[in-house]
Amino acid sequence: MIFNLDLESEVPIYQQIVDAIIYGIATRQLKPGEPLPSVRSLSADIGINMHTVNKAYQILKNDGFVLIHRQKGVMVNTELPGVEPSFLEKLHADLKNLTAEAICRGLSREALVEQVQKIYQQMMDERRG
Amino acid sequence: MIFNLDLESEVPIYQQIVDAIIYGIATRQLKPGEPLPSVRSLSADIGINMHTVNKAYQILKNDGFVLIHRQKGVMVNTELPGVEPSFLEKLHADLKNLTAEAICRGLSREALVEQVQKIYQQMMDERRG
Amino acid sequence: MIFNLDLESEVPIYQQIVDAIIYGIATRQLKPGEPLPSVRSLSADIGINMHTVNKAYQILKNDGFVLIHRQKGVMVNTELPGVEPSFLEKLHADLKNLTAEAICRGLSREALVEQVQKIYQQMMDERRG
Amino acid sequence: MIFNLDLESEVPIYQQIVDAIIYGIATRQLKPGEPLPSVRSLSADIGINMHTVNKAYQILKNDGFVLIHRQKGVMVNTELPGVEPSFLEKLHADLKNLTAEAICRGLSREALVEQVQKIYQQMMDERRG
DNA sequence: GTGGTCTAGACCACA
DNA sequence: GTGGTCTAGACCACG
Repeated sequence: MIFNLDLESEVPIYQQIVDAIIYGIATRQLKPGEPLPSVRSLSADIGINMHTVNKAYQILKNDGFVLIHRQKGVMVNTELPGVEPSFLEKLHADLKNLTAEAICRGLSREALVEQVQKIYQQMMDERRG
Repeated sequence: MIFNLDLESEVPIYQQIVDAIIYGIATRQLKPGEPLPSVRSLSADIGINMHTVNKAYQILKNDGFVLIHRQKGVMVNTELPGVEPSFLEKLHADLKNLTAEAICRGLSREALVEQVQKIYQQMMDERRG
Repeated sequence: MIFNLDLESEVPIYQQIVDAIIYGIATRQLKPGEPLPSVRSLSADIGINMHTVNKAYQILKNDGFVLIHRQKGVMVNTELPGVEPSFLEKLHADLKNLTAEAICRGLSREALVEQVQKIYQQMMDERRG
Repeated sequence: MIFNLDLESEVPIYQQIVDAIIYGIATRQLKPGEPLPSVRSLSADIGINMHTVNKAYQILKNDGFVLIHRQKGVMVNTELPGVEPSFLEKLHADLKNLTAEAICRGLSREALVEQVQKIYQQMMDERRG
């Protein structure tokens, strides 16, 4: 599992960690039941504050992507969350904003859809690769 | 032009204004050359501070969506920005994160693509409506 | 005398008028002693406020570029101002800022000087053209 | 890094700060990667408001001269911006106005060019000094 | 009346 | 402690 963090980014570090782990789960670099590094070791590896890693893990736990056991540490949830209304809401809101800007800039529907197709496909390909 | 702002949202108010105006341009509720409300009147209407509206307008100006005229006020740019690399980067990064979570949650490619298609179509329909 | 005003520019209109007239004098499109259009006619031609034109003329008068007679109207001064300390100060300050940014951006001294040479030459050429 | 600001000047304070920092970068008083004072400390030092300093930093960030890190603060960008078209436009427009006035006032091309040469040279000398 | 600038001071997110 | 956001209210330049 590789974390490609950009400490200069406007995106908070904890959010980047969340995104990276969800990406890892999507591409099955991280398989359900698989343990994640401890808060302590991960923060040391990346060279960031423990609180930051902890915050990321808490968010992933609340969303149902990981389980946190006091003893066994953190692992990918064996029962990943489904397509919940709150996710659909966020998805819709984000897609709406992206699509609106795309339309303004003259990006065709085909080009936009192809982008989505390609990104989806690439992640599915990585699952087998 | 209706602004449906959530003052309690985590999304900054100025960002919500930006999004609303881009949406308005995409759906042609706001046509190129059309004037936008003045900083003062809009802030009074929404019940927020002048500077917050101004910040939104400045962002839209920097991105090329509006022109700001010291005396005539703010209007939609007649030459809207095109598909610039920076936009494609943002689009790709955002779509990647959304897609990763969608895959984790078991949303099929067809369902995701259909969402995008639908959102795009709805906005184009609003143009004529 | 052609005024190429950009009403959308951040540069105040009166300043653009001042710049245009100084440019006209430099290239001898406007010769010493030559009358300038009246405040009223110029403002009508350009389609702007009389006060704006008047402000431009007052600045030009204060700097010694034009003479304003109550009856005869406005004309280019037959004794143009020389290289005064205040001008040298402004010139130095402006050049310093431009040069600093040029250096930061990696523009070579030769390229910068060539720019100045070219601009100077073009204006002198227009004198004869 | 010394800021020689004129609070009474027509030039906005935030612009003077921008100019001073660009000058500092040009003369390598500020080296790439070097941290700049925090918004709060600088504003306290100069005796002006936080937001004014922040505005200057935002402009420098947008132009690519500095990086803003939510926690680490502000630092000079290690990859300074290059000679972009927008800069060349500004450079040309400003030089044109300065040159026009110089010609009107009888400043010779040699004298003007020498000024530029001298200013450029002085800044490069300061780099080593 | 428009936006631009600046101030004073508050609370929050991040690390 | 850092910058980000937002408020309330002032004065100015412009036309």
